[in-house]
Amino acid sequence: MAQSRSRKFDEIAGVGRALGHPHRVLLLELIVQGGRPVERLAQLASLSTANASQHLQQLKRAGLVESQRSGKQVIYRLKDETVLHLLHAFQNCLEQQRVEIDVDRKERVEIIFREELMRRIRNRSIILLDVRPEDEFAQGRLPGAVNIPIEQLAKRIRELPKHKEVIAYCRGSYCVLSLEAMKLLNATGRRSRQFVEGYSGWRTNGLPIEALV
Amino acid sequence: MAQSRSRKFDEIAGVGRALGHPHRVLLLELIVQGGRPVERLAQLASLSTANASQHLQQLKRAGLVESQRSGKQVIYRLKDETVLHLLHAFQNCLEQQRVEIDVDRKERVEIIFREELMRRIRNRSIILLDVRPEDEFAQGRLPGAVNIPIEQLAKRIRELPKHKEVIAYCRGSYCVLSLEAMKLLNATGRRSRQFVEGYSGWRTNGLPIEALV
DNA sequence: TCAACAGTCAATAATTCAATTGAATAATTG
DNA sequence: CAATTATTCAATTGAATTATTGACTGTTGA
Repeated sequence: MAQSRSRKFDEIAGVGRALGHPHRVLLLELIVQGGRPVERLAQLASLSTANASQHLQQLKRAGLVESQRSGKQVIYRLKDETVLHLLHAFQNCLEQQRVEIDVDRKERVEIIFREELMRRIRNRSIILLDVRPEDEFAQGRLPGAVNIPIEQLAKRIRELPKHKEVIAYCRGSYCVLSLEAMKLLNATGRRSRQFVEGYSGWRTNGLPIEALV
Repeated sequence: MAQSRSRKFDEIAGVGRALGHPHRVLLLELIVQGGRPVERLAQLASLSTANASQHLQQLKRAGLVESQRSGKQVIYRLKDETVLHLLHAFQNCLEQQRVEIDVDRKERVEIIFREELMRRIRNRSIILLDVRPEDEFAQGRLPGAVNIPIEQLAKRIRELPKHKEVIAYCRGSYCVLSLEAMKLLNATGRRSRQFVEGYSGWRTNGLPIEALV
């Protein structure tokens, strides 16, 4: 019994350790956006392929991701939904820690909550703007979202109607792309709010997504 | 911006790393049962005081616990409720991983779900049995629970009425004390079920507890 | 079949971490 | 104020992790 207890602690510690290196957290967050081959993940994380491969294998050993060969590539994807919840729990923990510091950020931009957003997606009474890179958008997105990656937004902002409210989102609450977008939108006189939880928060809540085209 | 993203990953990794050693996970689980001074925690975890102190400081640095001097002792307690959620997320993750292996355990004992348990606590139509050690019971327990630590249960089982259903619980889903209890209860012909989530699951859901006497 | 490509493996050197020891600090007691 | 108790700090040792390198395995397509 004592043995079985301590095995539990070892197992939890094993998962903790897997999340105990920033590169692995980053890789995991990238995988949340959609399964991808090692080389692409390495690129996105600015790691050598070998290094990324090894980190990915650690995530796999911890049971957080799984891999599957497809042609000459190996695709890594999330093992299951509980991993999303785990990541979310980490983020909540950290957010709690900086309630005061966050006042800046939280109070300066207007935000929209999930319930209202769901209603207004159905109504089509808003423009839903996804500012993540194209490939992440292609992997999956909120229903009806339009994609203008943040680097292109300044140039392409005229594509967005001036008198409809814009809701911007990006990867999730840890991601600041949509905050950048808010600045641009507000600067052009558009009414805009941020959906803080982003793509990963949407998925975490089991809500429907669109993928491919 | 890239900088701010990577700080997020560092922070998450910092928390992950704090949970990356079995002793720290154990200490944290002990603290969930109630705040305690260093020496007691060290004892319970079978660590030297100095070693426990250092692990506790790491948990503190990661923002998972806080400490407060009280006389000549220093009491460590959980920082906030989000830490409970985090621990819970870890456990869910691991449970998911061994759905097949768990079939044994899950299907052999009868369980009761939170909603029914809440109703029947109000009704007083069950005996709610807490089999954790006395000190943990004293720190906090489900409303109306009676405490018979597992080591004493065989001797004291006659204290429990024979014709009322007994619900046994212990620390949480990772803890097997209540499974031991079920065996004893069933062996004496008592009808019994297990409340799997236990004390920590109850707290995680923000439900009311009793403390002290 | 052979070259190329995508990923993994094995060996290494640098860094970081864990547990132990004994000394230092802080609050309490006589 | 000295002695005691509870905790922390600092220094050491041995063990574990990390990133890098280059060799190695499969898979595809010429």
